[in-house]
Amino acid sequence: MISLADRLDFANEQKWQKAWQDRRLYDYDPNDTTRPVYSIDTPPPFTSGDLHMGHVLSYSYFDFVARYKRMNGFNVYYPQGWDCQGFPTETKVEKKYGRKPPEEFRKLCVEWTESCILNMRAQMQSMGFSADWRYEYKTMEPSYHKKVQRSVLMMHKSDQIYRGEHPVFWCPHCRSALAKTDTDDIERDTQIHDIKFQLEVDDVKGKTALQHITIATTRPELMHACVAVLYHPSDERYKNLKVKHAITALGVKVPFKPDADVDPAFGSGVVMCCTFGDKQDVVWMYRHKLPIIRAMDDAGKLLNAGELNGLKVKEAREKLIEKFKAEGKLLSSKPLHQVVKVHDRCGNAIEMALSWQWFARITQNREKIVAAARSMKWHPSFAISYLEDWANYVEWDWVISRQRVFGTPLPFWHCPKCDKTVPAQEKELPVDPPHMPARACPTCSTQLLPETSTCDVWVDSSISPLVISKWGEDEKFFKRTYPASLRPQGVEIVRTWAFYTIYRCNELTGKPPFGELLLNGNVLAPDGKKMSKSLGNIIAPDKLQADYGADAIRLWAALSGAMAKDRPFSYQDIQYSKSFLHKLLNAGKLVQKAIEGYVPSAASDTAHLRPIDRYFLSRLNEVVAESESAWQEYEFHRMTKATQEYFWHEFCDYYLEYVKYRIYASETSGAQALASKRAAQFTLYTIYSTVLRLLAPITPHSSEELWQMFATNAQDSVHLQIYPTSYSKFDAPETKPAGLLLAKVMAEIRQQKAAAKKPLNSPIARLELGLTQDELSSLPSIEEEIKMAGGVNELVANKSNEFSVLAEWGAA
RNA sequence: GGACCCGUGGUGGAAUGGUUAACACGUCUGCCUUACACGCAGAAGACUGAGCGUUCGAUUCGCUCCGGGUCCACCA
Repeated sequence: MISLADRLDFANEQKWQKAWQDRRLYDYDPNDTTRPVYSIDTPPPFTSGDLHMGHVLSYSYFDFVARYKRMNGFNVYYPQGWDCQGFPTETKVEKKYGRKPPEEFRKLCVEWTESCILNMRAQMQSMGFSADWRYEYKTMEPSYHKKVQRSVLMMHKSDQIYRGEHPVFWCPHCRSALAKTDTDDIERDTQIHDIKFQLEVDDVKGKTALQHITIATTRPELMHACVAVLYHPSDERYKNLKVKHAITALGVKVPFKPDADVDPAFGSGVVMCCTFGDKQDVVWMYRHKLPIIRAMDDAGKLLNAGELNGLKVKEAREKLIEKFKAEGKLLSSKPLHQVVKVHDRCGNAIEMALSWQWFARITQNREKIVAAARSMKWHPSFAISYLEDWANYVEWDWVISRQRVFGTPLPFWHCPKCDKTVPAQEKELPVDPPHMPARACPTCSTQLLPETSTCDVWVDSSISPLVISKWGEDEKFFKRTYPASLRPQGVEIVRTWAFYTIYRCNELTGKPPFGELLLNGNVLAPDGKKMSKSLGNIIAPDKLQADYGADAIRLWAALSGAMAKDRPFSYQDIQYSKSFLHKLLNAGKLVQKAIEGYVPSAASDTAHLRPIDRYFLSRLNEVVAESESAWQEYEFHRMTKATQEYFWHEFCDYYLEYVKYRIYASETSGAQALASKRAAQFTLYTIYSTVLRLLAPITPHSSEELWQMFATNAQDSVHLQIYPTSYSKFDAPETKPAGLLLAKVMAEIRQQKAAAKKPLNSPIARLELGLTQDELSSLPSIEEEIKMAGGVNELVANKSNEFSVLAEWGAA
């Protein structure tokens, strides 16, 4: 007999993880054409160095699915990748090593990232996640760059990607473009100035008249870049006026237009639109197709501002205010509390600056993207609304270029003379234009300028379904694994990862990238707030694992309620999970002892099943059916809950007590008792082994450890078994009244023993039951259980309208 | 400000257009019953955020309000 572990602890989990790896249980077989393929486009986590609870939750979810599908006969393809590039890594590396030349810096970034991966991979493995590591990918690898660059070239060829001049967040201090994530919002006090403009209006006589108008601004120094004056379309003051144009305080004629984004209640209700004060100005610029005036240079010094050229913002503002005051154009100045964006690293205010960037055409593809998204199944269904809202809202195209070092180089050259863009050849990929020999323009032979920008990290990650399916590399592999069967991911990146992936993969292959999406929410701290370093409420998975084990954490994840909802981490829930596993182990010990030497033989054993056996098998069948429907909708908590309730509070609390007397029967007990024993053994065996299989995807280590009592050889594994399906032969609805009555009587017996402060095994001399006619007819089939499990010597039943149980203890 | 999600016993959280609204943790009372005291048996504890409406009937459907959360936007 194989002895079970004394405890289901960390050491056992590691033992099994190693065993599964050695036995290659997670291997996808690309040559197997008999089993259907199930491919999972797993999220590549950003290589920060540590997994957090959000990772643990979401990775548990799709590991459940992967294991479940394997047990259902699928050829599961479950690769795991890493999202390596981006600003946070650059920041960390720069902090550690200081500024370095680009090539050396890149090397340090790679080194740092590799060390992060080493740790995170070990964490994933220790959670029992069943990825096939032979297909691991890293977005910083040349092979990955090659695919990204190929996708970019193809989209450039189909005119989905273009180069254009566009305002971006710019730090004049660091002279660098920034992503929104590189910015912080700070509050500060400033002045808002009312300044006199003029309107040229057609009056009633058809003549042109001048009319004063007041605009309010906090940025008068940008007035030289003012390209329009805007008012709200319902503004009574202007909606019926025939305005030719507005004239700024600098005497420049600009259009006067209605726009719903103008707040009629703020300031003077009229706003000057400059290129550029803030993001709203950019929105207006595109919406009204306004010309662009470059307001300042890279260092934040004014341009195109006449006598103010070369001045810094602050100096220019002071000078201009003086000038307007002198000219009588400054009507008033009031204090204003405002929020401004600053660069998170240097703390300086950010400007919008015009620069040449690369873009992808998402605005003209809204409908197409939404249609592709709708062709997939979303769990839960409301999550698709995040994507639809975003698609409808997006104002301008996706800026895919970043001025960074640690990223995928954009594979382009540019001719300074004829303005031609020259893409790299597909056969030379991957390329790094700035570090390659000079090349000449095919049209004018001028030496081309290499593109120095890198790709936005979402450009990398938005082709993950193509990368894992060996797109453009292995057609056979691709056909089997693309589209991915499942895309699991966090709800917070629907607008980025899901959106960009659907857009790009659909453009590149003509096929939507996934069959189904499974959305998960975030894990909050026990206090209900977001986990954050500053609040000091972070729960580290490592620590949790040392205290509770991977299976308890996985069980907690499975029970963590509905999809795509945030939920606080709860120690009481994980404590329950741990207790359950303990129960599973102890019941396993009893079952193992009970079935010692038993060889299953359904035919002969089922013939001697007692009604109570059939009742519990029937209940098992109901649980299996519940599990089947729950898996269809990825409702892990429903499936797990049903199994746990049945196992603990029906099977353990009742059935095990009912059958103890039968399994204690020995050779001398007679043929009938032995037949009954074998029927009990059959039932114990069936129920317990089924529960282990039901739970195997959720608690792989514990299930495997306990499965060993049924193992026929050293290679046997619960994960190689077929997942339980309902078995109509076990249905026995006719046993239900007896099963319920027995539980009711036993509960009453226990209650009376408790009330009398007697141990549960204390004997009852005489038990008198008051039962209805229906109950009386069920009684004979369970009389034996009442007597044996209740310790009842003499059992008497009378007909009664009211259920009653009277226990007489007899002489002590 | 916009979109979406949520508001159920002390805590965390299921479920349902209709008899006493799961379950877990915690609390209280017993019980060391040869699998388990990380256990067993009991018990207490909820007018299901507030108000309207639909309905024979709502905690479940609709509206309004209050409160919480997430994402997005944010003010010239």
